[in-house]
Amino acid sequence: MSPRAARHVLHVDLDQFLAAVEVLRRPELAGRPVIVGGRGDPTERAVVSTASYEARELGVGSGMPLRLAARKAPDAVILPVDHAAYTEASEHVMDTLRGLGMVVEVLGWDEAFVGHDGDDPRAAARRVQEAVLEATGLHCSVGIGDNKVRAKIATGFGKPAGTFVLTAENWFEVMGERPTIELWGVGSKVSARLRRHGIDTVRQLAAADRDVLVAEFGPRMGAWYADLGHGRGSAVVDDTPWVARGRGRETTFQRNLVSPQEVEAALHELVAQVHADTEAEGRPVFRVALKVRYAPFFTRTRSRKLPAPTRSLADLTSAILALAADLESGREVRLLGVRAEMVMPDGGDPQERTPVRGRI
DNA sequence: TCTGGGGTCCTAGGACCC
DNA sequence: TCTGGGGTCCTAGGACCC
Repeated sequence: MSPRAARHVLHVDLDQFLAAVEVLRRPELAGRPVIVGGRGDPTERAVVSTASYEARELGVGSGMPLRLAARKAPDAVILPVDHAAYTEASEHVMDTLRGLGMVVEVLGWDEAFVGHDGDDPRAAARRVQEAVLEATGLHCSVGIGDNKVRAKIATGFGKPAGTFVLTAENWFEVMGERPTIELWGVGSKVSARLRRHGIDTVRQLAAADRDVLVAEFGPRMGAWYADLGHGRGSAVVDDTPWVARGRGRETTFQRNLVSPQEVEAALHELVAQVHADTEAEGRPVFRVALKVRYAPFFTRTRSRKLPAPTRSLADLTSAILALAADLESGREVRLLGVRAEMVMPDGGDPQERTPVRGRI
């Protein structure tokens, strides 16, 4: 099918996805606070991936250290992240959506855009919810929009298990007085920079001088934010299978690493893991990146283009070790990651890409 | 409380070439 | 003597998303 503009865009978002999958296979957990994160051990350094609504009522949220979550919800069931199970459930959901004859653009494990060209998008959204529930036992919320930006933002108003319509017609009524950080693609840094220009709300962003935004954020991001204030964006739903542009591995040590020998051994291990992943992809690596997190909490990155694309573990390892040697020594390594970037796949005009495309 | 792990894309500035 | 201007490539780092 490939990319095509849709009359309506539905944004389908599974509710408390990881926790919901766990409850499905352990029905006795229904109604209890359930927390999924790390290896399921709250004494380890790890964070919450998903909390069930019952756990959220106790103040537990994603990104929170597991240790703290366990204190807030002492009776919660804490489970390890089970990638294979969520991947399988996700594929079942996406196949169900495709089975409805709709164009599906997968955004992550628990999210997708769906194109709809009929007259009744609300009915289509209900069909999606019923089909997903019947096939998988999972509930989802559906945002309905006249483009992807509005559909995505609409979903937040439909949770849990509901629907919401956000179009050019009600954009300012719904979003006008809200802070810019509620826009998809505006985070804490950008909202703070906007505030320095006297822009606090979505309506003010829409009224802002485009040239000022371009001067502040550059030609692409400036123009993107200007459009975002109006809720403008693409309505093209693209079901082209996703191809990773890079592969990386990152790990958190339960105990800080202090000696160069420990760091080197850890790098060997991570590079071997990334190498296995890139071998599975069958594409050579053309640049490597190294991210090192130091105590207390700052990150250094180094990247280098390789002399030639390679699939050799020895080449990758020596490249990473060279980057590591380039970083200052004598610091405690708190978290450590290796990122191996791979050759860009053919096609995909950068001008056509939506700037914000975080994927899992 | 003490901050995961997986990604994507954009920008600035320096190097280098003509 | 003084120092063009445009283009491309590369690296580092920032920001965001799920």
